[in-house]
Amino acid sequence: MNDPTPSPAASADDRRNAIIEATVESFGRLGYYGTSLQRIATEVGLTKAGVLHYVGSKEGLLDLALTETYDQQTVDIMAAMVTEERPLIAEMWRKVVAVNAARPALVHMFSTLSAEALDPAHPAHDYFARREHDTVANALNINWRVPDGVNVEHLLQAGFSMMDGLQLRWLRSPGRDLAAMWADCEDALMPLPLWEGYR
Amino acid sequence: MNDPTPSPAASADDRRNAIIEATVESFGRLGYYGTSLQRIATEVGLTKAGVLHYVGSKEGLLDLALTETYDQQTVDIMAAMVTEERPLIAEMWRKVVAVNAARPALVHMFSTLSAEALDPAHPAHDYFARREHDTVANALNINWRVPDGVNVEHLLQAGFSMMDGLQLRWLRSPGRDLAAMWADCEDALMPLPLWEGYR
DNA sequence: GTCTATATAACGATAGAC
DNA sequence: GTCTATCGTTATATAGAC
Repeated sequence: MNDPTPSPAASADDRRNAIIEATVESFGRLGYYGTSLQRIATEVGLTKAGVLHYVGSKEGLLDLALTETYDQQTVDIMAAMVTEERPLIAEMWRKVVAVNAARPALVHMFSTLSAEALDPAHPAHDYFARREHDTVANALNINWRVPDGVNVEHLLQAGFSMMDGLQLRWLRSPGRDLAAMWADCEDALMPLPLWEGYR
Repeated sequence: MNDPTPSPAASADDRRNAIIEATVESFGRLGYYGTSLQRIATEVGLTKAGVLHYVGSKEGLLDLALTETYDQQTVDIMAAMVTEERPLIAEMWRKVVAVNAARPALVHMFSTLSAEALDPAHPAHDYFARREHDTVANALNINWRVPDGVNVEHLLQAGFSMMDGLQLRWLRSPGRDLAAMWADCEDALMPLPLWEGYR
């Protein structure tokens, strides 16, 4: 009530969301280096200066896309597993797959930036290094139910690696179902009858 | 003898090799979009125009690095397996790992371009799409020795995906041994005693 | 909050001298 | 085979008007 400024064309929140959406798509398709402020600006109907008003600098786009967007949607999965008594690794992975299958643009961005950020000089290098470490470390704190003789750490490393590689294949094959592709991987990684009752 | 042109600073072949080396490193660290002709030129001691004399255009750098360099070193592995009577999948993968462990710069380039080229508009998109398909298709033509009940196609998809993801982790962890990391993955993907005698 | 205008630099590519 | 010079375009970022 009694807003001192005249109504803008869109609310600041809408602008931010539009910038995020355009950024996620552009980072996925062109990477950080391949993305220009002009591209984002054109996409959301602003000028470069207009976009910079929201994000400060090009690196601000990274923060917006990774910390503020990708991370927020991902934390919950592992949090849900902690509450279970003796959870199944296969079930966690199926949950991850279900979440990612519904957000291809974010997975695309993650995959592209993840490779680009192998370079220690990349502005997102530390983010991805820390994230990779935390993913396995967090999973190792859970008392998974697995068949006798299974090395949980090796299994987690193998499974998460497989998922990263599979997502690349998924993004390259238009129309394919990530969950179905992962089901085949699960069959290979956790073969029956050894994993009967454990997946 | 009686060379009509004055001796250049380096032979044309040396120039080409230097350009290839600089290109592979730059594509790996910065991707195709992040790489500039000026960067390559500086690295090999030429001007932009000098580099263009060798490669024609920026896309020529891609050809040089992928078709002419990466591919040449990779074909032999599968060719060696075809000669065997009933080869082991695990042995093929160990050979791939041994080759890749010795060429981190090429693996880095492959990983970065592979993600960047998910975009259908990327100049290397078709190369990677075809390559991914051919890798599995070629492997499926071989009469592998596997335990009863193993689905070879699922296993190959799972294993190659795992290798792609593992290589990203390897490139992010300075000093780690790819072969050792893969050995852990093999334990998870081909667990004993089921795979006793088959790996 | 969004714009225009500008600064400064880099981009890929070509023409043409040597 | 390698250079200089240049074209036309684009890049990130800032200043300041409105």
